Amino acid sequence: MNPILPQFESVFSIDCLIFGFDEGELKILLIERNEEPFKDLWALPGYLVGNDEGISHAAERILYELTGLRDIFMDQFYVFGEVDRHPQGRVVTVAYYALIRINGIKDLKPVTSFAKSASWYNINNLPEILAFDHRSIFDKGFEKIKQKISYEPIAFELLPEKFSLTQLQNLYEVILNKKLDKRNFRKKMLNYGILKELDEKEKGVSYRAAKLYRFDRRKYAKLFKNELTFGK
Amino acid sequence: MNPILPQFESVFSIDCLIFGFDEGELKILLIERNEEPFKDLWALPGYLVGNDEGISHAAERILYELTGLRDIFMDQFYVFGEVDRHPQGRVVTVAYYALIRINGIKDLKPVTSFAKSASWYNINNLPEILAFDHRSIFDKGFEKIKQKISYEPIAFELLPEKFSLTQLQNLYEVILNKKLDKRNFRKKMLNYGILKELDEKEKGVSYRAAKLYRFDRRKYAKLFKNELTFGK
DNA sequence: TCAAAAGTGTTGTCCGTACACCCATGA
DNA sequence: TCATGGGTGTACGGACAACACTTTTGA
Repeated sequence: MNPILPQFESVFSIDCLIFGFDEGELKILLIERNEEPFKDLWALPGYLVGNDEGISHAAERILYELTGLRDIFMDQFYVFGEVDRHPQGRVVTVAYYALIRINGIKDLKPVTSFAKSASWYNINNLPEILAFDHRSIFDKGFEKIKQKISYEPIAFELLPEKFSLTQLQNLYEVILNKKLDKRNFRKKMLNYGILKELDEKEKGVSYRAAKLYRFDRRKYAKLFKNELTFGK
Repeated sequence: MNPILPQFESVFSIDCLIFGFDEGELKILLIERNEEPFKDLWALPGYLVGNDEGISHAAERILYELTGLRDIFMDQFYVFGEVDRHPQGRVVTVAYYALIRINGIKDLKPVTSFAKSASWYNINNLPEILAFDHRSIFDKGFEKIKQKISYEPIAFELLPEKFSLTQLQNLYEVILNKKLDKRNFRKKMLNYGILKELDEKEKGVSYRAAKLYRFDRRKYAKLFKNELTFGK
């Protein structure tokens, strides 16, 4: 199959950091392993990649099988390739993060044979030990998201289509891990001109209902990405 | 050797974008292939990685063998893993960039059997066709560098230990591909307080000699990385 | 003395920040 | 009517952008 240099054969895999935002909490999706090594421990969803599958395709497939979602914002962020990271042999893994709207998911299907269940964990309350080097993968990926949210409009991938400014601000606060000033936050966001105000309001709340907004991709595309900084 | 799932065996490699700055030009190092596929074409320096070698180690090794340099600023920036990117089989490649001081190199040694020569190319004047998907790798990597130079002090990795402000500004201009205002650039750079003014001046120039500076890593470390933006 | 690049300040504008109160709503 | 979060404006300071002339040096 590989006419090049057969003595250099390695296994590689994809691992996915799947972020979701729900009820003011930022969460990631973990699976509970049903196989050695690290049986019964929680791990990032991932899978070995076959010879005949592109890595981005593999990442999308894993996400789809687990959540039923397609066309999701996702990107690779790092490769973990130390020799001893997998106890059973050399496995290089390409780490991806994905940002999804939790409320768009009907149910989780941990279809891989490796997993007995899947569940959302608040990022501040992860299991103490994760399988393999998945804790380092999480740390590195979360760091990337933190940086990215300051200059790209990725927050909108995590929110429902229609959201209030308070929701948006909460998300920034959770990711950046600091309080932001309400007035300044709103002024800045609205000034960008990338939010479309809707004729709709929150429903079912026992206080003054907030206006809802939608992210306006067309207007955003007109601006140079690098000219904006979010959430400072 | 690999007890996991032998049907999933793949080959992976490292490819390096090695940047250097010399006489006002930003350059990368290419090798001329001496083997099929793509014999006689220019390519990024790279190599297959063995089962028993970590990927970061492999990247450092390749750079050392080619340039004789160690302890170089380098980082991975993307994985190219499409199935058909290598005509002879599935090869996933991890792309690294490295920033080096050209004038610290005695001579290039294209020690790999794949290469018959190595040479520096101005990034605006690369060979029209590069081997494999190396043109895409270059494009992606150069984009990263561009972004990175705006919020991390990577420019100093490309300059000699002692440099003038004009040299520094030229480097920013070449990477960002735009003219910067001399007074504003100097004011901003000096304000950061991360440059140490030396008691030395340029030599051998037929005009007023410029003061030389050194990057002060200690002072830089005291500031939060993310608080600075360079070259805007 | 000429050519070539070094070096130097001021002003206006915009953006970020700090800060506190009234409003609308449902229970 | 109360509790809860929604929604709003102003004033200050710092950073960025625009802009042109004098100085130094070696040839």
